[in-house]
Amino acid sequence: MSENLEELSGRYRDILRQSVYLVRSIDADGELSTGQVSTLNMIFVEPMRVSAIARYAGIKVPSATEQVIKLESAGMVERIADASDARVVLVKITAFGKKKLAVANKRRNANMAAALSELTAQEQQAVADAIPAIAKLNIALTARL
Amino acid sequence: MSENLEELSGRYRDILRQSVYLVRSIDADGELSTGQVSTLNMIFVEPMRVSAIARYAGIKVPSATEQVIKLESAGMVERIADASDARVVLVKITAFGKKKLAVANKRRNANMAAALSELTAQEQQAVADAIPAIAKLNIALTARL
DNA sequence: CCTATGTCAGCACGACTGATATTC
DNA sequence: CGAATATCAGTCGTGCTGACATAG
Repeated sequence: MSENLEELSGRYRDILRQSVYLVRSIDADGELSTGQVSTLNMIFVEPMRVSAIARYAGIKVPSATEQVIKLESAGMVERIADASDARVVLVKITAFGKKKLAVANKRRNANMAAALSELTAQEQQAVADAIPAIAKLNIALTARL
Repeated sequence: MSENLEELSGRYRDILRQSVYLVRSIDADGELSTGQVSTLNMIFVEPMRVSAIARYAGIKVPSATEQVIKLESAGMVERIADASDARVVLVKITAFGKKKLAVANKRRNANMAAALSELTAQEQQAVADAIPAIAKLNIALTARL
């Protein structure tokens, strides 16, 4: 089993790396970077603190701060104080941010969906089925940091 | 169906982005970057031309050249001429490169395997089953560039 | 006092575009 | 001559570490 897992690890690492660059290339022509879209998606429902954004995105807090500042300059988020803890900065998406995000998501998902449509139903299902497993894998990876 | 695909696209994009940062963080303490490991893996069996490396890695040719030059400086690859086409540079892994790659792969796969071992057999299988589908998806994405 | 949170400053890696040989 | 291959030069985005201010 352990040997199978290492072999699977190698294949997973390879496909992951290839995927991320392709997705970035596909999405490159938009106004928002992949990371910015990801951040906006995170705070769409409710404001998040900077440290939470960092943790969820897999980046360090200073990097998250930097992204937030850029988004704020662009008018897509605003930083609000947390009433219960003055150290905390809550990042909230603006109406303008929501509009931009909707456009970006629509275009990106359309691109990806077009590629997905070239797969068989079984292959699409395989991708869908893997997502919860990968999410759990990511939690396991996070715990090892 | 089309709506399902767009929803799937969104979830896939999210998990992908999260995964890549986690994997990079996990692997960060090695001597070789993720990209370097990937390049060395590609040319392990037989030499590849720079343009092929770029295409498979999802990067532009100048970026691939840069990586190759770094690996060459480190003594891990050598650039050899193609007998049939003098424009072409074939990138070949050296014995030293193979040794370094083996160490890096072993450590990285061990990290990933440890995380994978926390998943159920079904979840591991779901990841394994998705890899061929994602590979096909990547080909479809490449065609859209 | 010690920790948590966020920001600032400076740095490094790695991608990109545009321009330039060289060869087909 | 036009297309393909690789390289070089310069730039930029985005992550990091370390230092710091403020609040719990």
